[in-house]
Amino acid sequence: MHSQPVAEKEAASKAALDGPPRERILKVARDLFYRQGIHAVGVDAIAAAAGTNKMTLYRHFGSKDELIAECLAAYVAELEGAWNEFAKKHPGDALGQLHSWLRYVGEFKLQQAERGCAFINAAAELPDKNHPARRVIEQHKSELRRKLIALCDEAGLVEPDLLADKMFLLCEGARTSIQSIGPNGPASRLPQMLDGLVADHAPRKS
Amino acid sequence: MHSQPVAEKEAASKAALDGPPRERILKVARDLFYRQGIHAVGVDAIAAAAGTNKMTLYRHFGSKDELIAECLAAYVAELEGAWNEFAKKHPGDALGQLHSWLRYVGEFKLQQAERGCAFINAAAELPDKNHPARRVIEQHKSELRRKLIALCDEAGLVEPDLLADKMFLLCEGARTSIQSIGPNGPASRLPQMLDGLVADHAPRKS
DNA sequence: AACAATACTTACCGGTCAGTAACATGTCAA
DNA sequence: TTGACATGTTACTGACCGGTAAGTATTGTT
Repeated sequence: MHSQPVAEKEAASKAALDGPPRERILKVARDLFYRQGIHAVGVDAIAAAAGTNKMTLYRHFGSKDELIAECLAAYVAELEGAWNEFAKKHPGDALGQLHSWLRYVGEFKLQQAERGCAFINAAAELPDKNHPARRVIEQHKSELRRKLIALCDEAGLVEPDLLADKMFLLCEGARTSIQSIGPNGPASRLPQMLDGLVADHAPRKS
Repeated sequence: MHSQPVAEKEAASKAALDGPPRERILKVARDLFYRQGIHAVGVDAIAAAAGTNKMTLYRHFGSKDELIAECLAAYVAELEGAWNEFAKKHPGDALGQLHSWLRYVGEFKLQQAERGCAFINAAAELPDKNHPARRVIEQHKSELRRKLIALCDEAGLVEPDLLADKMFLLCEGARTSIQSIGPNGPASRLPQMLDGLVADHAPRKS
């Protein structure tokens, strides 16, 4: 009868949440894992922050490890959505799609990434090669690399493989350096570097 | 009286260790933290692997957090030793020192870094900005960046700041990508990229 | 109204963790 | 021999963890 005696903080964060418990848990777990680290967040804290309880969490997720993997999979789905938007905005224009992505990671994505890349952090926290999250991480990064190579190739840029790998490493380095040095370190020059890279690999002859 | 009933594995690893307990603890803690992750390793395991016990560990280190910070500081000292060797091998030759370092990270250091960069992993595992290890991490990465910029500048390369930051990000990305994609991913091309970078920024005129 | 599915509550289990206390050794120097 | 000091041993505390048990409340459907 009486309303739940939850703290205001939780009530407020819960107010911004809706949908079935599973979605709420997933959403809040992603946020907590990213901001506080995976090991530092207990399942009780996740359930409480999601406005539910541990039992419901375990009814939807087999274990904490599987929850971790599903959180990363949700990130993957989100990023794939962004890619689809780029493809829709520049149909048949590989260079346009590439620039969209470069702007996306270089300007937008780096701003709100004080804790770096969620996948890299997860890999750092989960050394076990058999952890279910590892599959998601490895596959996501490989797929990203593959997409970049394909796009550089379609765009007719010279040495597309090498160019794509350069972009990949620069972006990875930028996101991790935000966590170690800070956002005003080398990462702040990422957009400039990426633009320079594309210019360097532009087809010269013909 | 009776020799310690340690397992053969520990006895073997202990055989390779000598010196006072403090050194042994530091050495073995660095290895365990790096390979298994910080949260995954307990102080008991560290003490046992070092052929000693928890009490002795706490007599030498105020807490696990301070031990973590000291482990990273030991890494810093080791890397500074490498830098000093480069300077000794190429006195007054900034470009030679730079190439030594590029070869060091590009060929040697990446081979045995399956778990990526110890500093980045530590940062990922320790989100608390006030953790004693954070100071070590931030200072080390900033100092590395500073050294690179100074070296590129002394070597007379064009746009030394931008070049140094490119190198920095590429190296950071390479080490982290080893953990996510693997050593046969983009990281395998790091030496090629670094050499290309230096060539691109070589002084053209005069 | 009756039912089934889902969600919530409370309490617990076994295990591990960081850190401490009290005491037992060994060792080296005076 | 004695004493000082670093180290080793055992046992403990209090907290937290992931995960489970058993029972209750809520909700939607028919």
